Amino acid sequence: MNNLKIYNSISNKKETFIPIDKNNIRIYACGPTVYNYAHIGNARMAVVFDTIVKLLRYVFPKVTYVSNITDIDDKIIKRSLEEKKTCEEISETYLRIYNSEMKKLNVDVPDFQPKATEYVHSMIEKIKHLENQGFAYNKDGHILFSVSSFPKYGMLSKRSKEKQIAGSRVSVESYKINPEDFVLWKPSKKNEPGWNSPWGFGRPGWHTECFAMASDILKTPFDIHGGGLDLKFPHHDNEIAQSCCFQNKKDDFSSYARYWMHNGFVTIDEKKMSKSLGNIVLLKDYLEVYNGEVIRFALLSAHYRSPLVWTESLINQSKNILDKFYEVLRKLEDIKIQRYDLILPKELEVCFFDDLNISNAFVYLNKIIRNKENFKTDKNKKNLKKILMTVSNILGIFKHSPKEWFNEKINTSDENMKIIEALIQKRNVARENKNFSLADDLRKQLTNLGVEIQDGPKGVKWKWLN
RNA sequence: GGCUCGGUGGCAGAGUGGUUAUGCAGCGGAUUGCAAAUCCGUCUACGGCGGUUCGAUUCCGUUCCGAGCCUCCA
Repeated sequence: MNNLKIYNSISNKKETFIPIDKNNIRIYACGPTVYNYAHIGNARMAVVFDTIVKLLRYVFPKVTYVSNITDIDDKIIKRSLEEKKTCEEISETYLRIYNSEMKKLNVDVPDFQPKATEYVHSMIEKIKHLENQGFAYNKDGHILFSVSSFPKYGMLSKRSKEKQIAGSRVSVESYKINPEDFVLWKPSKKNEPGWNSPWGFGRPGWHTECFAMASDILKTPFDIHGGGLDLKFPHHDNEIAQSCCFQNKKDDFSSYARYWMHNGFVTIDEKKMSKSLGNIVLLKDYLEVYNGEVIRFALLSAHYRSPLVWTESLINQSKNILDKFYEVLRKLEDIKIQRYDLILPKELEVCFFDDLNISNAFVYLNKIIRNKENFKTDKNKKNLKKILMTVSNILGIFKHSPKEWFNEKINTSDENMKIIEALIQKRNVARENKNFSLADDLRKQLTNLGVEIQDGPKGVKWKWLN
């Protein structure tokens, strides 16, 4: 029996995680709309849920992770008109980019990565059922979910309909009976993509796709549903409403998902990164300069539910910390580890199992890498490496060899690498001949190339300067 | 207006009713041909005001400040 505790957004409390089927944990997280390069916020969501899944895989024999791709949406249509390309071309392009960027962040491809367009038929069936049961109505070709048919509406975000100012920041569409009603199906214009349906040529509303795909692939109820905090309302409340009504379990909101997890925002200058503020930063700009693992670690440096302030200094700090651990791994390079060796000491499990308290895990890790005893015998070294490699599997870090890590050419050419090697060689000769002024001069040249030299008892090592 | 969530040392970030994590950066020392790396040591903190308590950063109240949601958004 495990002691995994996760924070459930539905109760606003940490709860012991009790799986529905301990032989197969089922988790769904809302993925991106692919109409542009991924921003840091998209990356945080992907990294956070990838880490949660990795932790679940450490605890349970099987985990099924679904994260969708929204590939039909007004934003994609807009983009396709701007770029004079089809929606499919747009979404395919940015999906490919997204997945290759996620790979650099050591984010595994989910077990299922369904696209909305592949599930339109299922969505139509589900909408039809909702309409037949009286949970949805047709107004001017729009099929709307009738919020008043689901008394528990808003129970996830805990907002009562009466006290909300409906449309406080946006005008309410005239075709809505109740301002909170949301679109399940909307008509498409001639030049817009669409599908034939009982209500004419049109396309699904966004809130239906996740409900349909999660239900079809994972079956309800499933264990965990996640996404960014901004999806809590209305997106996730809308999913719950659809699923509960669809299953005719209006009183049992856990008939859809048992645990809800939400990651916090990335903030820039104390403000949420958002399109309207124009303070979006794109992941690709950082991947050009930093190893993806540095970005991943920076994204994990705050607890997943807290806001994360995105700054250069956070990234540099992350790099320094990873450097330190790679120095340790360099000392353990000769130690071989088997898959079955991968297990954590209790003290570390407690940290990870406490709603992913990575900070506390690092208290322990820092302690054991400082303890000289752990480097004295091969047995101790093996034990240490075992722990680090298990952490590697859970957090998706320490995935490189130390040599790759320190000497990887991110922004340099092969010729440059040859020049560096040659200069180091020349300096070694100079040092052997006690020609220290020449050696120092050569080191200065290397410094100018961004290379830091480390003379050790076993020869010279080098790494890139920050 | 309603509903959430926060305010911890230069920075990041846990946690706890009393021995004030941890890391990064800084500083001092050891070491080194000189360095770097490493090792050892080290300074700053819990928004304000009340209350409960022998004792509160931790509990309660209040206040100020900040962020988010109530619109598409990870």
